[in-house]
Amino acid sequence: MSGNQIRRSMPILPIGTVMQLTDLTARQIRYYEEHSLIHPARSDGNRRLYSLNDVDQLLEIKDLLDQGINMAGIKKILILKTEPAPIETTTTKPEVSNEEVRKILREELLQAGRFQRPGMQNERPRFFH
DNA sequence: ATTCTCACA
DNA sequence: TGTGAGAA
Repeated sequence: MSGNQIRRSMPILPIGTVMQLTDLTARQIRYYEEHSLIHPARSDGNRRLYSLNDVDQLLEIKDLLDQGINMAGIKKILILKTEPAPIETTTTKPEVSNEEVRKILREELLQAGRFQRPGMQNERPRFFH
């Protein structure tokens, strides 16, 4: 049950293939990398090589973006994906499932994200007066 | 043919 | 985020 995981994390896809698989432009794919949303491997003459996991990662990013979440939020969400089991605190109290924590955090991010979104690009954030 | 980085009438 | 230039 790990052979596939190994394969899924194997860096083999050139950016061109990833573009077709995700419907994202090379510009966007590289842009997300600049913001540490993905970490494709490099090879040959400095060419990016993506794994199937990276492709899934990008598809999720695209989704989150459509949902109105920004890079910062996506970054946090992605970290939750990477570190599924935060910390089994020493407290043996009736645990609040990680899923519960995630749900809450996800909602928070949705809120934060909705602020600077396309639609009212000209309006400046006038929090006061 | 592809992808990379960098810059922007 | 798009686009084009010059190199690899």
